[in-house]
Amino acid sequence: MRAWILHVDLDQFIAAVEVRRRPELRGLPVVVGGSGDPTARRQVVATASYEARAFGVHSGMPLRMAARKCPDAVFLPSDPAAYEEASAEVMQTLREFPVVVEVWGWDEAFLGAKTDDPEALAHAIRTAVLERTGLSCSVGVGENKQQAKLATGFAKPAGVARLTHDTWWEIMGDRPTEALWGVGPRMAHRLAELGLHTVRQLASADSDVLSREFGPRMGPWYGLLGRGIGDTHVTDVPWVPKSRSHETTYPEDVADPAEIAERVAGLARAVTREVVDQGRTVVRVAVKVRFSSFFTQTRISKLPEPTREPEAVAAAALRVLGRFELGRPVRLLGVRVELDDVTAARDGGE
DNA sequence: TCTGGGGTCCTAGGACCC
DNA sequence: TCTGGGGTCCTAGGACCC
Repeated sequence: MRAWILHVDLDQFIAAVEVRRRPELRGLPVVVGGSGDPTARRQVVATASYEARAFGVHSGMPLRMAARKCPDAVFLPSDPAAYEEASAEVMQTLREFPVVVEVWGWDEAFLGAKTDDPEALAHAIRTAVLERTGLSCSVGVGENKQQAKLATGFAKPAGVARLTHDTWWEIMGDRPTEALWGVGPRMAHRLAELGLHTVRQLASADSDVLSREFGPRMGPWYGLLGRGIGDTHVTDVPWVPKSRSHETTYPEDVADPAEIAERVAGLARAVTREVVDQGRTVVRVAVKVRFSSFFTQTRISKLPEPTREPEAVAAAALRVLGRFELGRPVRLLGVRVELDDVTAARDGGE
């Protein structure tokens, strides 16, 4: 039996959960995002159903634009608790197979499996998830996480696909570098400036050139990505977050410094309470400000000592805020707290 | 139609110490 | 008096992902 990695990805997860509890929405264009008000400013689409996508609606698009493109769509508010619960059902179903399940967010998981027929396993998983939860997923099969993840893209929707070293060049060789998992538009552009347009060209690029251009870690890593190499380790040990943040874009700009300070302190208290409830301790606090011009800055500071006191974190956040050149209207304020490391969390949290 | 929220990781550069 | 490196810590910003 051989080791395989499977990547399971729910199809249109958020929209599918909404349709599951409101069957009358099936087949209709559904757009989920923000407060669900298509006339609201500064809100964007979280997910659009396939029917809504046919009108050109996609995630990240302003809700008001979605409303123009597809006025008859059903607009719904985002309901994180419902997605959390549906996700847990899916993950539980996956754990009933003889596989190691590594959860990657609400709607994704990597599975480590030993089998001679990974496609049969993938189809069995698809069937079980659909029967048990009513949700459709796609499954990619690979020899590492990158291959499995990319295979899922070829499997969508509601299918199974395999991508291995044997088929890597045939399937990926002539695709643009941006098709790789970890190469975004910016990096694709920089690679193109070096004459590296396709996966094959990136794979055969000189490692020294990549290192010089992109740094000692990232450079060689891009070369490996191009050759279809990726992480082969799958673990079911739960992920321990390293930070937690809250940020808010206000429907109207905020200009009053006292109000800005009050909101930053409030965000700091809220985020601190949440991590303390999970037994964690705050070691650094960062403040993010986005001005009405969309110019965005972050300032961060290490605390004098680690703390679990919301007021101490709020006071530190206000000191950090004092390092900004305010006096201009802002559209977004955010606070992020960085947390103690895993061992410290274990010592303090149990 | 102006551009969300929540994360992770990497790099560069300055400060400081030896 | 001038010049040298290495190592570590810290912060700001960029890029990517869902």
